[in-house]
Amino acid sequence: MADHVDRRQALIRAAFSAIAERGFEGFRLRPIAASAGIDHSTLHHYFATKEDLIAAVLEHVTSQLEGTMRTDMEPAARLRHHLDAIAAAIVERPELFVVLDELDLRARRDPTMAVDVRRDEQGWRAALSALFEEGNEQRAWSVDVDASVELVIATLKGIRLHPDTAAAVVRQLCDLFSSGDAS
Amino acid sequence: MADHVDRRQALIRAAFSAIAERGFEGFRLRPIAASAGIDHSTLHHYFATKEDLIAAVLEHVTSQLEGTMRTDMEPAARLRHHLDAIAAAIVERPELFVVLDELDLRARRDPTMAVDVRRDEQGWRAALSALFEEGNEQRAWSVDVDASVELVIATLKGIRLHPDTAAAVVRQLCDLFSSGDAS
DNA sequence: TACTGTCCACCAAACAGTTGGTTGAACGGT
DNA sequence: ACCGTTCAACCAACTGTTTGGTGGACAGTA
Repeated sequence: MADHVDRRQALIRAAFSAIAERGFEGFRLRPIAASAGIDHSTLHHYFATKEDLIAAVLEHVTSQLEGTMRTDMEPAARLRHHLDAIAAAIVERPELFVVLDELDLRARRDPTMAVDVRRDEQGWRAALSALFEEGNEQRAWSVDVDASVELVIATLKGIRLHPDTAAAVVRQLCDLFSSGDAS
Repeated sequence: MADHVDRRQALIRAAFSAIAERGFEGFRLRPIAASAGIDHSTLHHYFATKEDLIAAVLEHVTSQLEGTMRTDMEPAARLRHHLDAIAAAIVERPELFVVLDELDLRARRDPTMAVDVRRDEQGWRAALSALFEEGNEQRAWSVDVDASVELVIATLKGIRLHPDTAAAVVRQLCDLFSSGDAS
C-alpha cells in the first residue's frame, strides 16, 4: 500500500520534471515510466490514461503553491510579504512556474483542466481582494480593488518565466502601491 | 513566383492558426498542408523541416506586433497610449498572444528560438527605457527605469492570456505610475 | 512546327520510428 | 485460491521525412 503511494508519487514527480524540461510537446509516457523504473504498461496501472497523470501533476503543482498568504500583518506588509514569497519561489523553483504556464495554456483548450486551474486561482484572488479592501478601509491606500488584484496576478504570471527579474519587478510593484493611490 | 509566395503565406497562416488553437502539443504537418490544399509531402518544398515552418511563424507573429510605440507625445501620454494599444490588440487578436506565449515557452528549450524572441524584445525594452528616462528628466515621475521596464513587460505578458481583464489592468498600471513615484 | 532538355509544383507510396493503450501470462504475498 | 503487481509482446494509428515519378510551363534548337 505504501509502495503503491510511493510509486504514484514518483511517477507524478517524473512527469512534472518532464513537462518542466520539454513541455507537453515532448511529454511521453514511456520515458516517465522508465525514470520510475517500470514498464510503460505498468504505468497504466497507476494512471488509467495520460490525462489522468496530467491531472495529478496539476494537483501536485497546486499543492506546492498554497499558503504563501498570511493574515497576521498590516495590508501593506502583507502584500510585500506575499509578493516576496512568490518572487523567491520563482527564483528557487522556476520549474514550478514553467509547468504552471504550460497548464494555463492547456486550460484554454481542455475544459476539464480549465475548471481546476480556475478553482485554484479563485482562492488566490479572494485573498488578494481581502487584502486590498482592508488597505482601503485602513486608509493605507485608495485603489480599485478588482483592478489591483488583476494587476498583481498579471504581473506575477508575467515574471513567471523570467526568474532573474522577479525581485526587481515585485519591489517596483510594491513601491508603486505604497507611494501613491489610484482609484 | 507570386504563386509560390502566396502559398508560402497560406501555409504560415494555417500553421499560426493551428498553434493558436491546439498549441505545439497538437501541431502536425499534415493538417497544415491539407488546409492549404496540398499534400503534406509538398509542404517540404516550401519548408525543409518542421522547425523551418515554426521559425516562419515566429517571424510572422513578430511582424504583426511592431510599431505600437510613438515618439511625438509626452512620456505619460506615450505610456498610456502604448499600453492601451497592446491591451486593445490582446482583446481583438488574442491568438497572436497565445502563440507568443507558446513561443516564449518554446524558447526556453530551443536556443535558436530563444535568440529570435530575445531580439524582438530588445527593441521593445529599449523603447520603454527611453520612455521612463524621459519621464524622469521631465519630472513627470521619479522611478527606477530598469525595474519599471520589467514591470510593464511582466504585466503585459501576464495579461496576455486573459483578454477580459486587459483593459482594467493597464489602466491600473498607468494610474499607479502617474499618481506616485518610486525609486 | 516539332523535338529536346530543364525546371518546378505536386502527389502517392513508402520509410523507420514512435505513440497511447491492451492483453495474457507470470510472480510474490496472504 | 486469490489478489495486486509486473512485464513482454502486441496493436492500430500516427509521426516527420524521403523517394520515385507525373505533368505542365518555358526556352533553345533543328
